[in-house]
Amino acid sequence: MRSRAKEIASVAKRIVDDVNSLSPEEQRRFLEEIAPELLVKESRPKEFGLPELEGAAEGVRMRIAPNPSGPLHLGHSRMAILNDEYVGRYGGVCICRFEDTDPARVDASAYDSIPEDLGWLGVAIHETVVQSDRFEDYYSVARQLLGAGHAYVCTCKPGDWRELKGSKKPCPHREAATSEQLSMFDKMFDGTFGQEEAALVVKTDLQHPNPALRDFAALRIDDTPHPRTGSRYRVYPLMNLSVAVDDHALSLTHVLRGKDHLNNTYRQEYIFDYMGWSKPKYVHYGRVSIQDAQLSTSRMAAGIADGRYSGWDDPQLGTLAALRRRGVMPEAIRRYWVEAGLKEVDIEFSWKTLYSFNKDIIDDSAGRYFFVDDPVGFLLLDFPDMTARAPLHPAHADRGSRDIRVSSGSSLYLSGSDVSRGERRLRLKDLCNVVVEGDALRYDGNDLAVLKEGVQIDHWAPQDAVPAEVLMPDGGVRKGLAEHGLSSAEGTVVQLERFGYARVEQTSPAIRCVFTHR
RNA sequence: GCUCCCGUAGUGUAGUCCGGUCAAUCAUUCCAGCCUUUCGAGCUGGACACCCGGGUUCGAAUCCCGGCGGGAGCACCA
Repeated sequence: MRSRAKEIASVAKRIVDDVNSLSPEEQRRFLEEIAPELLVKESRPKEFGLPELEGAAEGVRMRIAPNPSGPLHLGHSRMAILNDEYVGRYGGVCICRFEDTDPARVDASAYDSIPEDLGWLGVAIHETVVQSDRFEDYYSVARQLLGAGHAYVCTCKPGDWRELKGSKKPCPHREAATSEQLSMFDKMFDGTFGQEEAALVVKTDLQHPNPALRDFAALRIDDTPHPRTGSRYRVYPLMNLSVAVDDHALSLTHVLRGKDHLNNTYRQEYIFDYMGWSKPKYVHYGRVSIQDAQLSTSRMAAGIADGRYSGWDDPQLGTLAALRRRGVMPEAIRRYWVEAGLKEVDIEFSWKTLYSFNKDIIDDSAGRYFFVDDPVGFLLLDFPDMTARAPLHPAHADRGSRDIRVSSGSSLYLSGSDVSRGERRLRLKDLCNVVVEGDALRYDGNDLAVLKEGVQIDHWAPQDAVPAEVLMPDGGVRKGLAEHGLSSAEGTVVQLERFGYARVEQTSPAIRCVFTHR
């Protein structure tokens, strides 16, 4: 219909003109006769969260299809979460399918790290399939396509073949007889051809106006040893063959994928049609651009190799391992992607929004501690012996307090950035008021009314504070002093007051935290 | 060059299919006020959007046409 829009428009205009020549009353009367249901306006219930999936009422079978070339990162988490959300909503099965059909792009450790990452995300995997176990299935379908005249073995140079395609011309092998095709196909396996000397190509329509949809390669020869199958196989499927075969074999009902795969979907549909298979429903969502994050597997690997990054969980990286290490909760990531939905528009990722969601989750359980960055020591003058009773959490008095003893003649530390403000009077949080006298602090009572006069509150660290460092997402390290109590918070996410949230990763021999966000 | 997809506040989203209840939702962000102990916390309030131009209509975010803008694909990667 779309291609005949102009015709339709003129027909429609004629009809509309007819209808518009009637008065509103006549129109209504006429409509009551032919289609009274249209007079009743449907009320549309307001939808929350993800939109419904068409045809999902009976349950769904969906898949997450990672390429095992490295650990999962923030970008990958979107499809994992969305699939999991739908499987959870409608009931059904979520399959993890490793798409390892390019031997050069397989990192064996990813077969373990990806399920770990998915587990941490809270994504339930019911079945696992590895494509490199399934070569014979791909060969079998390829042979059927060949036998039915829907494919050919092409021995052109790839560039030549591409050029012919571009000008809508068949290559010399396209129309060869089926028997010849099948014997050429056998030769792909027996060593007759080297890499790029022969490929199986699926026929579509060489006259297709969309150049991306004219004949596509489906099987190729590659002598790179595969981490799982070694050199047992040298004929590898390209994604459009293996994905189509497996989506059918796994009886998927719905496929969620990025819209960069839109043309691949169309290509795969040719295979479904040729084989007489019924297709899953496809949903294409837009691209996400994630600023300020290193997500390129190859660049991350290079950075790890040259020491710029400490590993896949370096806080500078956008991997799930790094986010986990920093104290970002999987629930925050889930909420983010659910709110982003799966529209076809391209979107820009917002760290601020993710951090805000994460804060909602961690704030209630995060114990409060003093951490003084870039510490500057001050002598205490005229201090009575006193004990700061700083609440572990201001909203939960029942969790108790950090009791820190301070006495005259001892010293304490303020953060360099606070000192540089040059205030004369300060309130030490949860302790008392002071007057700054050079490199000393003189006790100035404990009346909270000074806050009304605009006196600032600073956090501090006592004389017996312990060294601590915080690894920052920009690769920096903030060194400072923390109150003793932080040593007992290992493994938890805390709020370093006025500094930000951080995960306490290690407390011995020294305290090391990884910064979460402000 | 060819093909396809998509344009609602800074960001994400609801509404678009089926025109009116939309001077447009919610979240985040930003700003202000409140709060006698942190906060970037909480509460209250505020700011900011229908890409542009025509058309149809009593009425257009919504339908039509034309622009403009953004993205993707045209791999023997996925």
